Amino acid sequence: MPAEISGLRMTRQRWEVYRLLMDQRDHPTANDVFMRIKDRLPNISLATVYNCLEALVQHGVIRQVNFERESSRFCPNLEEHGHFHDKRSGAIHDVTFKPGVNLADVLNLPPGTLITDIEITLRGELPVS
Amino acid sequence: MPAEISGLRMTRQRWEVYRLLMDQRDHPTANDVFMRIKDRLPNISLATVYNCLEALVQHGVIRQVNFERESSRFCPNLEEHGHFHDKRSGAIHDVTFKPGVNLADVLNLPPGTLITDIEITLRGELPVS
DNA sequence: AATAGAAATTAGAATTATTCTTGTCAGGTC
DNA sequence: GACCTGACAAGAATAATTCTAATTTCTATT
Repeated sequence: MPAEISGLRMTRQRWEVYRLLMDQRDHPTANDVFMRIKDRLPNISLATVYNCLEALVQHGVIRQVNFERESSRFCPNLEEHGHFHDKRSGAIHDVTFKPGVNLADVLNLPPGTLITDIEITLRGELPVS
Repeated sequence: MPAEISGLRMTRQRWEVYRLLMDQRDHPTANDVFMRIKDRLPNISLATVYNCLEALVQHGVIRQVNFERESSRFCPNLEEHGHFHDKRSGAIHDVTFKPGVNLADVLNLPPGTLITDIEITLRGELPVS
């Protein structure tokens, strides 16, 4: 376990939460993380899972993703990307931009607007493979 | 008051909620609507405001907009558009696409993907005018 | 216009995700 | 080893929303 990640001091709990997210990149909720992590940390509390996730988000190590008003989900992909929610399977997939695309260029915004964060969510159905 | 809008039977409550949204296009929350509408309907309940908003959303008359996990906000603008959240003022502004832009075209999606809904949220600061 | 059935409204209870509080514990420093 | 700071655990508290049950309003029919 590294001493810190992105300036965030690592603890056992933070490390395990982080590893879990990196290993299972399926956008789990805090409660999903809580249930999955019990193998390794049987005594962790849900509040601690929330605290760890918040600390990781705050330090830019993971991202928090919201769909409608559902539980927040967490995502270790730091590349600029959106999320596609497949109605058929319920799964969430990362969606990247085609090369050379800058979202700010395709929107009507007053000149000088400072964009700090962009969030794109799509809903629909992936083709049956 | 029309008998119905988009197939939704109008009632006094639904009509007043709808009018309020059309008149004050500042993306109010359900509670904002509840407080503002009391002038006209002093006996309306918050549950009814939620019911009316849900009915209007369901019938495609208004849109429900979510920012992070804040209270849902409601928007009578049915054009395809995103939302810009100005950190300075806290206000939310509609953002349209430049002409000819089709968001699906700039994203990497498997061919045959069916998109039913797109949501774009930006956060940042508008230039000081 | 009276009436029956359906739908909408109300008030308040219930739910759920998340945050807060308080006491305890661990790690690093003097 | 005492001390200080931050982290953790457990459960209470919060806030937005949904649900429930009772009442009222509509609508269609007679």
